[in-house]
Amino acid sequence: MNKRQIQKKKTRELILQMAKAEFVKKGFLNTTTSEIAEKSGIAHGTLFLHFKNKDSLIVEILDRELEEISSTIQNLISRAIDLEQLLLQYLDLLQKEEELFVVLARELPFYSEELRRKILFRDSIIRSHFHKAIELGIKEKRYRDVDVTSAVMFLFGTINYYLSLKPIFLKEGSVIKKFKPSIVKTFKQLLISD
Amino acid sequence: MNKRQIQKKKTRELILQMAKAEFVKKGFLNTTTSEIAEKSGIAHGTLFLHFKNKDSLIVEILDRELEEISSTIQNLISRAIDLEQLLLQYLDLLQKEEELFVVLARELPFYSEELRRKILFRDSIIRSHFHKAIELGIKEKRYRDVDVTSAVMFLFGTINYYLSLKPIFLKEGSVIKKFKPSIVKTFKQLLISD
DNA sequence: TCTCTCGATGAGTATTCAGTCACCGAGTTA
DNA sequence: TAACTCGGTGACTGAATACTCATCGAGAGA
Repeated sequence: MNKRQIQKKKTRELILQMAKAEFVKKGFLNTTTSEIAEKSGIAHGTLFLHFKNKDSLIVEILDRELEEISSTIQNLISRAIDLEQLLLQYLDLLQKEEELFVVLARELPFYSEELRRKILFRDSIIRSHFHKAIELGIKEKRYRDVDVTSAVMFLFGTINYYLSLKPIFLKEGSVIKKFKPSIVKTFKQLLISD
Repeated sequence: MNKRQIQKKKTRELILQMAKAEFVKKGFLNTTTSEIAEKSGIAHGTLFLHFKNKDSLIVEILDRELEEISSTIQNLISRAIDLEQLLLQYLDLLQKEEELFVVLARELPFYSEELRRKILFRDSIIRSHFHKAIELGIKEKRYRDVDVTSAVMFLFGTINYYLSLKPIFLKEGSVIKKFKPSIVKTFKQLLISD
């Protein structure tokens, strides 16, 4: 890589970093592309050399977070570690990106059909990893033979539920930390035999 | 009133009616003033003869709903009917406007500072009526001597809580109907003596 | 019936923003 | 060093949408 290529990559990374910071702080809809460019110390037009449009910015940011979550889960599945550990590790990953997900959850109804579809598709990928993990556990007789879809829906329903409550009830501290024990308990009751 | 004045009033009422229908259906932010004019069968500019701007439209719609709620509560206070009946009647009134309030609750963070202030100010008026009702009850020894502010905050906190859950958990049926019994029970425990 | 009033009209204005493009100049290559 | 490449620039465009104003014409009043 020569100087030019290094600079290009550096600029791209800087844009992603600044964009994410602004999205978390002010939301996706209330952040303009000009602001992101300004914060990144580049011209407005430069942003569109690196990203097709504003939507592809948030999609790439989301892809990076989900990539990390996905690879960790797949790692755990291949090592056949038990479900509780899988769940705890997933919650740890989620906690790191909690603020971004809260923004997405709040603004989702106002996004374009296209962007909403993309975000929900990426959400479903994570769910499918959980499906696989649970199916594997059932095959190996580690958990009860439950309706896998219901189990996954329960877990994600619970997470969405707590995220939605945050602005009203939880002024400080982490949402994830608050619900960890109860989710783990209910999830275990639902899935793990003995 | 001559023909002109009658027509003017009729047009104004029609705009308010159509605007509210659109706001409930598509949200305040996703409804354009052109659409409201079209649905009302008037020219775009005519809308601004009747209302200073788009914000004043939603403010007037809200004022009318709150006017009805306020007068009913004040009526009940003056007749010194017991608190449970007051609460039930309030919930009935609220239920009629539930859809509008759900829209406002969801979109509120995206409104202008100015509009948000106006809406929250109107909300506080309703709360003050409850304050009065509860203080009267305490003065007349009908309820226990509780912290009035806490009691009102509890009631409105509970309502906001259920409203926020609706999009996630309650696919059908009324939110208000769902939480009526538990709110009434807890509220009575908190306030009513014996 | 004639004149005037005023509610209605809709093309036009202002503003906000995402996205474009002709041009520049630093870095690369020969 | 000269020619070329390509990432960066920022004024500009286009679209969406709230809001305005010169003008019209139906109805009121003489």
